[in-house]
Amino acid sequence: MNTLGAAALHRMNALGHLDDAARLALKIEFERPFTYHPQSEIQQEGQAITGPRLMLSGWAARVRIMEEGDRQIINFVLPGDLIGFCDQEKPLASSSIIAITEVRLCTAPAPCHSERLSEAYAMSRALEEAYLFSQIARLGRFDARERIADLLLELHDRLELAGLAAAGSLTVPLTQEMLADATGLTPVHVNRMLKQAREVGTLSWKNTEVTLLDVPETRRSLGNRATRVSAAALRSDRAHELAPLRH
Amino acid sequence: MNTLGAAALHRMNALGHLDDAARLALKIEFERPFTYHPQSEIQQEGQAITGPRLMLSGWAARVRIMEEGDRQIINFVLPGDLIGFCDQEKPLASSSIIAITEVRLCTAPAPCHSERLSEAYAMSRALEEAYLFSQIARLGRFDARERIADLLLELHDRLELAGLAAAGSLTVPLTQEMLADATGLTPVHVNRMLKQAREVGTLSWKNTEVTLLDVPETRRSLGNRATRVSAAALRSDRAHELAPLRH
DNA sequence: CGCCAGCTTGAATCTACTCAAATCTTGTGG
DNA sequence: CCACAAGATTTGAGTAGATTCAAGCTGGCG
Repeated sequence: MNTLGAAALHRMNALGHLDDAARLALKIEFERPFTYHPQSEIQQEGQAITGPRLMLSGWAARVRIMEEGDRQIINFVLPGDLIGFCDQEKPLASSSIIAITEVRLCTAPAPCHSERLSEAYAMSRALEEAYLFSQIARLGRFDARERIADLLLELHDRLELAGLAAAGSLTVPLTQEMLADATGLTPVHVNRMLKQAREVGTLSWKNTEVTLLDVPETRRSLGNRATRVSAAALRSDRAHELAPLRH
Repeated sequence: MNTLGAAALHRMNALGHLDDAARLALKIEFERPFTYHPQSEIQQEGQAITGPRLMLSGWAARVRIMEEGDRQIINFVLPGDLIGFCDQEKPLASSSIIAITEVRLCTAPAPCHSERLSEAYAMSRALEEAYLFSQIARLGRFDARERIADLLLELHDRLELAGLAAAGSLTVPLTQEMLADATGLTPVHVNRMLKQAREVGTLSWKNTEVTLLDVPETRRSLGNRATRVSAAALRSDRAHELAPLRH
């Protein structure tokens, strides 16, 4: 088993029930990974996009630089995510993507290899859009505590989809400053909120190891307002798998 | 000239330099418009998407309902915008879209009719994504005054692309409460910010007629932080049309 | 005329920010 | 192995921006 591509394979399979043709096409590309070091730019705003690529390992962030020392993290890019997917011939990137940890990615195999792969790509794009909506709702309508809790829940759910998180435990290689850049808060305030969460006993964060100590209760504390996104929720053929979203 | 489809035609042509085949395909669909009344749902979260459609006239808003009386406007849908564009077979909408004014839209002609039309669609999708990024940066890093100014500038630029705004003047059929739902503020605070903008002389807002009294100065007041998006900025073949983005 | 939705204003409160400094961590060179 | 530097986290005190609550105003319309 190719350990490097394991997470990406896990996620794509969860999104599209891959067939052998799709697995083969993916594994061929897994053998030719590219490596990016922390802080390096995987994609630069205004530069041409080379083509669709697949994250194999590591974390990256899509960022908008505002001015000297001021930036907003649009979203995080995790293992199994697609980037640079685009319908145009000569497109320019509308945002920069920066590696947070060491990142490995590969060319995303053309979807024509498999109908199943094509479906997985479509699901991936739909999910990415849904997570952008969630980020907007988070910044617009949640207070500091809620923003952090909701973001950590999203990261947990997304990592779980790639087989990288379970039972509330996940590895989050972010500094408090990066968390602040993502949640629209100041690092100082993020620190206070995390302290409070630790004291209340909802969260444990040692080095990069995060444990959400009571996931159901945390979800509940976000009310029905939780900006949850589920893969099943975006496909009518799996709608029966869903618990009712509201009421 | 079909007046109903004029704005949509203007925008699509601006995005893709339409050829005759594209114009013809569009005009055929313009003849079969659908009408939605204010407050009605054009698309409902969790419901199946029928297929891609093109806004002909009116304003709509993509919303996330949080809980009783609490909602976040994700983005606005304006004449010439595409909605329901999706790669999946049986997709479910991840958000609701609600008509703000009376809305007319039509089926979006299949892009296979024209290479130019296909390009215009791709540009439209790229722009929509870029505006989502802008909304995130706006909510995450701007204060109240800046959020309102930046949003109005975006609306101005987008309407201009559809031939519906010029020289800082635009029609904005929004209540202050809707503006609050979009900017993540309370209606009361939106009111105070608008009052201040009127007093300082940067804005005039009578009924639905808005005039940005000094567009360059307003852009400047947002610093280089302005979350600007230009159509040219997303196509390398038009990059030479751009003023430098920074510095 | 009177209703109702939307707009306007005031006063009190509170969340999150700013500024500043102390502490903890980690990696490095002597 | 320790001293030091650089980065990250933690804490305190004061402030500012936005919210809440409440009341009054305005204009369009049946």
